[in-house]
Amino acid sequence: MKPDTAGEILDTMQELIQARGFNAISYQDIADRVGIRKASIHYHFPTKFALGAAVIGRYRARLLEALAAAEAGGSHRAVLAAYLEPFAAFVEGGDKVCLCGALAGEFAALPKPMQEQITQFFTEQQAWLEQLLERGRAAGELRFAGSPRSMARLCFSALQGALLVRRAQGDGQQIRDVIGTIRALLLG
Amino acid sequence: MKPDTAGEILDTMQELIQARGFNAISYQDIADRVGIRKASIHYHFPTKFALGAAVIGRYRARLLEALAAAEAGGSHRAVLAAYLEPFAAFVEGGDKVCLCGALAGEFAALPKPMQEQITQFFTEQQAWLEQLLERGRAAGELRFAGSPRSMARLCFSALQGALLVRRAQGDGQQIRDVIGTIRALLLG
DNA sequence: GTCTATAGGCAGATAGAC
DNA sequence: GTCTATCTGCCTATAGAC
Repeated sequence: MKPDTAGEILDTMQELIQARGFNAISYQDIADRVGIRKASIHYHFPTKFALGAAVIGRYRARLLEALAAAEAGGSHRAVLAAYLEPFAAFVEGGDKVCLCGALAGEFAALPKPMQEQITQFFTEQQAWLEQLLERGRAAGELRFAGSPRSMARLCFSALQGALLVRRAQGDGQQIRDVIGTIRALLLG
Repeated sequence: MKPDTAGEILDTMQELIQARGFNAISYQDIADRVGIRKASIHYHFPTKFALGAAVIGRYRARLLEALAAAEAGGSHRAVLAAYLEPFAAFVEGGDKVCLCGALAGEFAALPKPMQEQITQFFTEQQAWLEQLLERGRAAGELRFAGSPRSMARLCFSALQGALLVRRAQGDGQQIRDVIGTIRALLLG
């Protein structure tokens, strides 16, 4: 019934990072939730840092897949809507933030392999959004001032920040307002 | 020459939180930098959580003062410029993020007194910005679509997010782009 | 106010039985 | 693959001398 202990460990670690950050998590916390002993975790992931890097790697891959799926949506406006929709889902999904948003706050306390994965995540996410904005404007579907890069940076930063602020305030309207304003900004 | 050990402890703790987050810091780290023994810290702050709460309290007070000072600037456009200017200074100031931005990533791992201070910080900062936008628009100096509240949330979230993303990317252009885009957005 | 010394607990990690 | 047992080290915090 649970042949995938490694997957459960990854799931648990990811949830805990998104709630508490990396450094507040112990192997004991994970073991308790998965229902194994903490020594068993080392069989699947030799160190805590290796586990952390694995979580980020899976997160990156999943979100790149999600972007690819969104691109199949059709018009650039539809792709934008598909991109923004998951952020709205955060409103109901408890008080989590983006995995890499949480880790960026602890950046200097993380080892280089984890730092590089986080950097890569931000880079590829913003590059994708920049391309969407560029093509959407060229196609006449999106309208905004300034360069696609600057606007992508604004939108991505705002979404990341909104997740953080929302959690501290417990107010889902923060995210909804930011998404709504971004939508209005780009659809002109 | 250093009559204010408590102040030095607060300074050091704040710097370390902004670099690493709260949970990656030990009393040993602080003691080494201040040049005292770690037991001495307990004389000034009984627990690590009390020290954390004190740091946030001072940060809140200082930034509220900064907002008040910015308001003396004159026109609403000048006040906006004075508000945005410190964020640009982050570009040169190493790789720090907002104190509360870092702490928000660890929110669930923090005790209630610290959580409440963080919540208050975000609330008062966004309320101030909302009022500036509202008055600036009423005075005909600022132009933007949507409600002042939604736009304040967008701008504040974007600034917080930009600090996070910038650190992970080591690219100061992230902040400059976001500030520039916000300025263009509000000065219409 | 700062120190030395230490308590008491938990961290991540390893060895080896099953 | 998961377990028990254990290691070593660091953590926050306290007690009491100076």
